[in-house]
Amino acid sequence: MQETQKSPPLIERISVQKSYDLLADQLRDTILAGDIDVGDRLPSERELVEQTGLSRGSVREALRILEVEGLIRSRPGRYGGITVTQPDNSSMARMVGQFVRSRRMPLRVIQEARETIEPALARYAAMHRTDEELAAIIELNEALADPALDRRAFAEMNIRWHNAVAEASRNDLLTALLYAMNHGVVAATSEEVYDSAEIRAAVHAAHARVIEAIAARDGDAARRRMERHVRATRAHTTDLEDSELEIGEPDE
Amino acid sequence: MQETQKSPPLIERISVQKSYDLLADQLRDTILAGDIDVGDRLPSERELVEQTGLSRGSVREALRILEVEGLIRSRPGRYGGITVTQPDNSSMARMVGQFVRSRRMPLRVIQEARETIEPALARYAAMHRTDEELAAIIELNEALADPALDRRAFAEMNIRWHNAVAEASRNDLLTALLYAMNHGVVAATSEEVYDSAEIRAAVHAAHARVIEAIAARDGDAARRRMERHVRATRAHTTDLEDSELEIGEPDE
DNA sequence: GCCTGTCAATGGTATAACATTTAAAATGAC
DNA sequence: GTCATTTTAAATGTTATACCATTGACAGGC
Repeated sequence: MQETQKSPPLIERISVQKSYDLLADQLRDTILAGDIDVGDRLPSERELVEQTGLSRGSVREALRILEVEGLIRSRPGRYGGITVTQPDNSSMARMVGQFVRSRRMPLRVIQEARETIEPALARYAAMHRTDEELAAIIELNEALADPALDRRAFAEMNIRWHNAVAEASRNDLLTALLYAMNHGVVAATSEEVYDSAEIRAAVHAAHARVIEAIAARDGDAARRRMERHVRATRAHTTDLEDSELEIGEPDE
Repeated sequence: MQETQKSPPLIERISVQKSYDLLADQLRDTILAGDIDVGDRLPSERELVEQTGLSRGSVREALRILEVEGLIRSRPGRYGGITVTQPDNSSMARMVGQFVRSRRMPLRVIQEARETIEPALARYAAMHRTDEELAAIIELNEALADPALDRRAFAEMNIRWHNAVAEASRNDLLTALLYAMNHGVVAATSEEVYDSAEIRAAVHAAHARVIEAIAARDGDAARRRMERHVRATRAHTTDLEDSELEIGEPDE
């Protein structure tokens, strides 16, 4: 049992880089370095074949990787080709959604994440908002109070209000994460069994209190009030579950 | 200017699904539905060719998609093949990192996200921790106080402490997001120009205060103290920058 | 002016062959 | 018998070639 020291670290682990990985890395670096602007075209597949000496199959596999990562988009046809894009919120949402699904995370986890992120967004919105953004937030909350809205329209308007607050936070990362919580993960809330005049009034009033704090640039108050609001919402959604959670495709 | 009503919505937009996308969707659904356990093997490429009627190239492109998504892994060789995997923290970190890089987000955004997530993790750790987890957290903080540690070792031990707190939170999603902030995004903090006995003592003491709250299962106190701690750290790192931020590969 | 078809470049797909990698299994030295 | 070595089979990795499908500009007919 002596001298059983697993592996003498004489030479390092050699990892054989696959050719399509190498090309993907190279292209990714080029794009992320900013050498190519968003919207610009990359060389065509056949040109890349020439330039790299690889086969078209390998080139295409590399391109597929970058496409999943949200960095490029391929379109057929003359004047089509490969264009550079920016990963958007929905690509982030897809990733988070799969992460959650594949690990069978309980709904509690997503709810906690939402309760973490949303108040922070309100706080930063209070700190960074412009007058225009404040006006937009107020207007959306007023639209929310329209009793003519059906349940679906009310839910959508509600989401738009929350998104507007997120926008005003000037933090695109947290905004994207919130988006991921809402879209990539649960469709449950949109079903929202509860819908009554009382609840709508309560939501509108809660929003109004948050708005007040945002208007006053009082970050701490905005956070506190948003936190209370989001937690209140949970009371409705977490009655049933504790179960695994169902996923809805982003309706997009 | 009459009759310019853009498009009579007579028939819907037709989108041609590419074959590799279809196959990727199908396989993804199968995996996420749990029909195949993690570690199990998928049919080999050639078997998939047979079963689907597609070419091997298309099958491989589909597999490449799932590989980027972290759902499978391909290995060559007999008894190799395609095995089902779970997306891990680092795959999430990669995605977040690219999101941040490609949008040229300022360092402020990441710092804000960290300051949002970390206190929440402390709070949930206080609520959900077991005694074993608490003991581990305490032990790591004591190890941190060893003056024999060089700068690098200290930094690593520090990260391990924060990770231990995250683990105890029982929220794998927020934990993964914190991991993404630390690894996928900035290598800057690891450089940490500041390192003195005073700072180390301050860090140790701040950790101790958080631990106290976690031990007492006082979620609000844990959050508050962790928030103060993380903000204090920022004071050091945000002196220089305001610039775009540099990215470091996760050192694995 | 507005249809309508032609055209050329591009991505999408199929096929066939060869190269490389991997670990089990067979072989051989002692 | 046991250990080291070689063989081998099955899987992914890679290349080459050909053809199909899609798209948007452009020119010509009415």
